[in-house]
Amino acid sequence: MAPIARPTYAVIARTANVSEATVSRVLNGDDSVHPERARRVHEAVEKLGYKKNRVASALASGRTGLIAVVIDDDLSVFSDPFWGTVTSGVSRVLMENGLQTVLMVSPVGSADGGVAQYLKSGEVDGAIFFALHSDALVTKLQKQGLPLVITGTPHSSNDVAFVDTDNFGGGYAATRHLMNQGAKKVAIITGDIGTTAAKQRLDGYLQVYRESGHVPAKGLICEGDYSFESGQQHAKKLIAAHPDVDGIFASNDLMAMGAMSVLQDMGIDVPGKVRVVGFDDSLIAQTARPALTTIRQDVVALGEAAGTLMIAQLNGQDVEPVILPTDLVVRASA
Amino acid sequence: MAPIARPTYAVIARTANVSEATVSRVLNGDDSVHPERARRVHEAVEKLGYKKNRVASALASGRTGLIAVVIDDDLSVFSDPFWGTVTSGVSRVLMENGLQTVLMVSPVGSADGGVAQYLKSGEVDGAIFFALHSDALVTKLQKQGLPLVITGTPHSSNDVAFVDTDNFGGGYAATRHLMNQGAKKVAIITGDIGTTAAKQRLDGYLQVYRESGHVPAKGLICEGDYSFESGQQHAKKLIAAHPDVDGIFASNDLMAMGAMSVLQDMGIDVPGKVRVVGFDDSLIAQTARPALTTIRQDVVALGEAAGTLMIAQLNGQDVEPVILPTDLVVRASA
DNA sequence: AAGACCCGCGAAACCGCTTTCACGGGCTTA
DNA sequence: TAAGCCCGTGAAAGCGGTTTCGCGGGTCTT
Repeated sequence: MAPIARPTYAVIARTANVSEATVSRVLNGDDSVHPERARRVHEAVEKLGYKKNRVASALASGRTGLIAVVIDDDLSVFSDPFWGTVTSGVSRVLMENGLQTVLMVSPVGSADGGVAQYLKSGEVDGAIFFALHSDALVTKLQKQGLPLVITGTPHSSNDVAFVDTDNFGGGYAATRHLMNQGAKKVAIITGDIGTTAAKQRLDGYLQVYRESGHVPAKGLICEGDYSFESGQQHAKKLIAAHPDVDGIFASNDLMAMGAMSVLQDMGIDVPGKVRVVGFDDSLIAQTARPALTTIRQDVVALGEAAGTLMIAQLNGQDVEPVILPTDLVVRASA
Repeated sequence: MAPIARPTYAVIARTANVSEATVSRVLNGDDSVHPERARRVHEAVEKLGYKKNRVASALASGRTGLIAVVIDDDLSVFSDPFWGTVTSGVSRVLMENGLQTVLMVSPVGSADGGVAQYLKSGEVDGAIFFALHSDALVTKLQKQGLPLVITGTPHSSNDVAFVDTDNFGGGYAATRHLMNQGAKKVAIITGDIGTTAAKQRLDGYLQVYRESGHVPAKGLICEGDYSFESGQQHAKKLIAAHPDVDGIFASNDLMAMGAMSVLQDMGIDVPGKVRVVGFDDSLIAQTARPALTTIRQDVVALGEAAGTLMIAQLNGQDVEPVILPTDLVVRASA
């Protein structure tokens, strides 16, 4: 059981021949300590291999050094590699700043479930939300002054700090690419329209149409839900209703794969007859046949941005939302 | 900044008209308190909406209520959906037991890097290791008495608690299936042979051969590294060296996909000419064309088992390793 | 030269819970 | 009935930092 006995301030103070208060000052970067005394403290710390006890520090200061990463896991969202990757980015940045990541994979639900209680009770210094479906909790926590960062654009425009991919730009680029390749009649299979990301990607798609002076024909806009099956199902409907569709932009790779599988089963050549573009540049995009043209987002950077925004807030700085650029990755499918 | 003022033991004690010591006893399940007094305490707690301050509790008791999940992130391992999924399982079980998950995605490396320091300094009550490449740190921590669980079979047979999938059984089932389907000459593309999982899957493969009375021909055993490219590369070599190969068992889906892509490019029919089986039942297995026959492991269960093992250790129970069964998922590729 | 300030520093209170210790009373034992 | 126990309980001492407060001495006014 023995977490090896570690020196305390008492020992450091004695060794450096100063008071514990001074040790605390030095170790917390209070610059009002005489350099010579500070040096002595640092020496003692070095010599004794001292490491601050976070728990004691937390109790006294009220700062726990813990940041919660909350993943609203109504379905097993976390199995989506996306979130894992974002989290690793967050974690890295936080660790570099001496903070730890507390992971909470849980149906967040109401504004006062278990997770809510935990966050409200001051046991973390801040919280980063993923895949948020309701703003109620966020609003509540924000009122309490808990530093918050949201990954993904929130619905309501509280002035919560958030980070997101440029979904609009991505949707625009995907659609524009299809058109540039010669597609005339481009359909979109959106993601769950309850997510802002799906809406923004759709907006990008619409923008291209707007610029082209046309409007997408009835039925070209299909409301999917990010699932493989949804891609299949909408592709079938599309081909039935619009046999002359020659471009499909799916709001994620998985749906793009679903669509492609249907097209191929029907003997429709991709990209010869219909071009397909996905979104995410996930593993399946790379391994697909034909390899999927898609929109890449820098997921790790997203996490890092979230972490950075959190740090900034903890330092009392004002923060602006961060929108990260996307890249069009051209492969065989379009 | 204001984590709303919460009641303390002092208040509870006053309200219930008992001492703080008694409050502590009641709240920690010490049964030596008179039922009537205990009731009063519970009432007060209820009425005041009291929630224990974990930090203070941790300082006084030495138990932080935090379990570290350490992911050795030499490459961005965490972007593998596998780990995210395991983690969600762990997290769920821990939360149900009032513990929090501290995520550390970091190159673990030596036995005394930052992570090591953190773990050694008693700031967590236990640690769960993922994707472990060296046992040095584990051994060290174990000596210090830190409860440990390893996900995946460790190399050295310290008696550390671990959970793993039945890799041997999975490898066996995959190979056996190929044979049952009529394959005569079955190759294997192993994973990074530095991992025990890869070795065990290989052992399963070998076992089938052993039972069949044959030995795999020279060159049928290819040492891959779990990457798509590695699957491609080995498939090429295989076909060149053994044009009559009619079965390939790849140690993960990604390599299986790589292999399939090469076969298809060469005009070799899958499964007509060569049957292919993967491992993991990841998303790409489902979306592949032909859909990939593979070995499914219950990844969430793996995480839950790890969490459960940790809880057991914290309760001072002796624990045995847990090996979870696999399922053969038959799809189109074999 | 005396009063007003400022600065660096230590003593001590404090954060909120846990745990040891000792006390008083009811019971058993001789 | 006296001595010995056991039990439920509260007082108080931590746990290891942080932070307030005030002191002594040097510097700056007037």
